[in-house]
Amino acid sequence: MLDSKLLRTEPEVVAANLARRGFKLDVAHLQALEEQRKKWQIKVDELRNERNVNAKSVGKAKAQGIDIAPLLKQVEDLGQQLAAAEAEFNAVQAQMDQLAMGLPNMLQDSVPEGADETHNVEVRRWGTPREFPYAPLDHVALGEGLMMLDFTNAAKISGARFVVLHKHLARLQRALTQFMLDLHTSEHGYQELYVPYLVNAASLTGTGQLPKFSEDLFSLKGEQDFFLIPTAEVPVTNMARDEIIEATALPLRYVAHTPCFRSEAGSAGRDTRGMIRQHQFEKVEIVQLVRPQDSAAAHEELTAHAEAILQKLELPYRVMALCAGDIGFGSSKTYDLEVWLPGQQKYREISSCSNFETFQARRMQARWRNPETGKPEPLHTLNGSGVAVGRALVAVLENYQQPDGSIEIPAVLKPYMGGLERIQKA
RNA sequence: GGAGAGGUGGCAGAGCGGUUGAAUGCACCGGUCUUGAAAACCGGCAGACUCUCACGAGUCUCGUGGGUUCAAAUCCCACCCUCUCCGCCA
Repeated sequence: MLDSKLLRTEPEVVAANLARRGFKLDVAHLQALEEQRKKWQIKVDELRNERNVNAKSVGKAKAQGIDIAPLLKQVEDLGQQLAAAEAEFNAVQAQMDQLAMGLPNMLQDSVPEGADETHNVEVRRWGTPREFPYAPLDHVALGEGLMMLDFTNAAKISGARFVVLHKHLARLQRALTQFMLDLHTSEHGYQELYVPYLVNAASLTGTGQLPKFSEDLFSLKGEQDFFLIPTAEVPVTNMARDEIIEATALPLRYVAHTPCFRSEAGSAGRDTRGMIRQHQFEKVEIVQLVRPQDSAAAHEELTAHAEAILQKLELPYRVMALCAGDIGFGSSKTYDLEVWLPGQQKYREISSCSNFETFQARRMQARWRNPETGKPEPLHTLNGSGVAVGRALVAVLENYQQPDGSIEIPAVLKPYMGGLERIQKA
């Protein structure tokens, strides 16, 4: 949610910024609505004031034993007037709210211009893709060759876009998860959390998935209003919802491993092969809650924390600054990490690191007490994948493949694999 | 699943339907005192919104949503959540 004051006082500035995303803000409509809202709010306030003043005088009169019948007669139709005015006000306010909740975040100046992903800018590159004297296999061929990557049973059990991992591959995924959590907690200063995987609508509204992107979510058909989390960002960031955090407690750094559930509505036909795009996948997420003045630096730092995972796994990657047209709804600036996949001969997204500034904080009333003003003010939230575990598994398979179809275990994972050196067909 | 208790400000905790947006304590901020600190004392201290250049004024919020009433933290209904006991269970 944007700062409502800014939206009201400088709608053109907001509109110009959002236009960079290709989002058209109808300033005239906004101002017309605002005018109506103000008009009715004043009317409602006046009527309520009249009612309150009257009720008080009734109380006084009664206390003094004066006949209150004439006073009551005076305000006979006040209730109706008030109800009518409130109905008008509520209708306009609802429209305003809907509009406000549908506005994406404003972009930082440093975000590159561009309409789509082809305009994303490469910021840096790490590692050198390995040279293969033969055509490297993709993770599907490798995993199925090992008899450890099983889409057949997954399809039977659930359907498309699910996977069953067997034996060493299942363990490799667990090893990756453990490694990531350990690195973030022991070297990057994050506090590990275990969180619910089912969340309520308020939490999803807080982080920005609702109301606009409900079709991307799985919701439960029970009596309770639950959704499956699309990312740990939702439960973790919402820890701060409706909280006022003391300045001395910031920054807060959280890391959590969760499965993530996405309906992938609208992505039919994309990445149908393999486990790049699944309905259910594992992810380690890092989240920071910081003072506004610290968020830009925290964003760089958080991105570096995600990069450290890939570096220690010795997986070549590049860092992309997403352009205005490709950046997510709630983000003010995003870096994507793209890992090299020899099977595709492409860099593919494995982490997305975003600074939401006050966008999520306003939606969820997550505040810090600014010592300079003494007032609660919205804090800044950031998050990044640190990193997507399923895709990391894919990257390890493809980058560490051997000519005989076996997979060498990355050095940092060996302790988590019980000393296993390589994965080969049993 | 059964029975009961309860949700009030940053925290704890009062609150006969009518000067209660809310006593009191703690925490916090400012001041007096002190070489400094502590203690003591004095003062301030919820949030959001609207009008106003400003001073200031008004509205809303006591879990959420409805209802009763001239008037609701207080009465009624529904829902959500927390706690205790019993049962069941990974």
